[in-house]
Amino acid sequence: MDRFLSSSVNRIDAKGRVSVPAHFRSVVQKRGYTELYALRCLDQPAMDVGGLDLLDRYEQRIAQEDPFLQTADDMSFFCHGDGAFLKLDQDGRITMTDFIREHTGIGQEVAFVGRGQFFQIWEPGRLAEHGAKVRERLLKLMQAASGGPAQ
Amino acid sequence: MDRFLSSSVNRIDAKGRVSVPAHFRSVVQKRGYTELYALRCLDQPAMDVGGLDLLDRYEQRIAQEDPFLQTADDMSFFCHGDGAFLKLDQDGRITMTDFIREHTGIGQEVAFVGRGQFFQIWEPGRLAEHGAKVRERLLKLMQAASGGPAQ
DNA sequence: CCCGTTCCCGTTGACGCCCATAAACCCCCA
DNA sequence: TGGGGGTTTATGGGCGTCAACGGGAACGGG
Repeated sequence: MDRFLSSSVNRIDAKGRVSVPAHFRSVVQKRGYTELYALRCLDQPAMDVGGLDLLDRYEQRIAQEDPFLQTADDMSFFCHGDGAFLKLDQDGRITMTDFIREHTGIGQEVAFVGRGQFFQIWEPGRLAEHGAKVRERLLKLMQAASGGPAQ
Repeated sequence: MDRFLSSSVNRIDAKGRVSVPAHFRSVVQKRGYTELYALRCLDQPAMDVGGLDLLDRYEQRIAQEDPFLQTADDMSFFCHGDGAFLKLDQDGRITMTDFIREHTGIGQEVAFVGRGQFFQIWEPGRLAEHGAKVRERLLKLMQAASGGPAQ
């Protein structure tokens, strides 16, 4: 399996470290990532984490823009400047910096959420909240499409 | 890694010196920059810092303009005259001159922001302000493109 | 001679490396 | 099917290294 799947919550220790779930670590290794890059999500209090290929998609998009327009500058600012490297230590842990805590609201615990090609980092409470909203939206979509709740 | 990525804030000492983040220094070395060149951003209270190839980007921009128009002359004045060399001392520090402080509003602390091919220098407060605006603009862009937030 | 700059050294705190422990998990076997 | 026992994982902590930082001293130009 080479995709990031499932989710789990781990505790942060006194030094600010937290273990990346073993399953995610094996995916990281299988994909040959030598370092992890974390990006602040635009519309969620979460970080997107993956290899540097996370940037490829954005950089291709930026290349399509006129490099001297504001949009291109904004995009570059977002994907190059609003990110951080996450170094895995020898025990497979990463440290939660203020940069991450500020955006996510993470305090003592971290929720890791698989997203296929990458994974996310959340404050567990906010993740639950977000999950409820997502389910609600999907439910409404289904009801609108079929004229009633599926069963 | 040969791109300027991520961001961090460092303090300025009593002599006006500030450490360039170690990661940025290694990129500078890897790219073979013998000296750093800093330009005043046109539309932001920030400095663009990089090798002399930073000028290529602006000269390319100037080439797009009609050389008989004032715009081209203005741009040339800006990129050839409104810049400064930044000397790295033996400990990897640069000096914050009044030239930089004037344009950026930098006081006691400096935020270094990776931008891929170059990096920027900001006053931390203004950076946060700018970042918020950028995220807002990009969000609107996303919503306009897809009719709703992604995912 | 003064002032600003550069070099060099010491301090401090953050981070990476290592080891220890405890809990969870898996597999084999009775 | 219900244990053992070994293995892996999560987590805590000691310790060394290095980056960031502060300050003294040497250097050089005006």
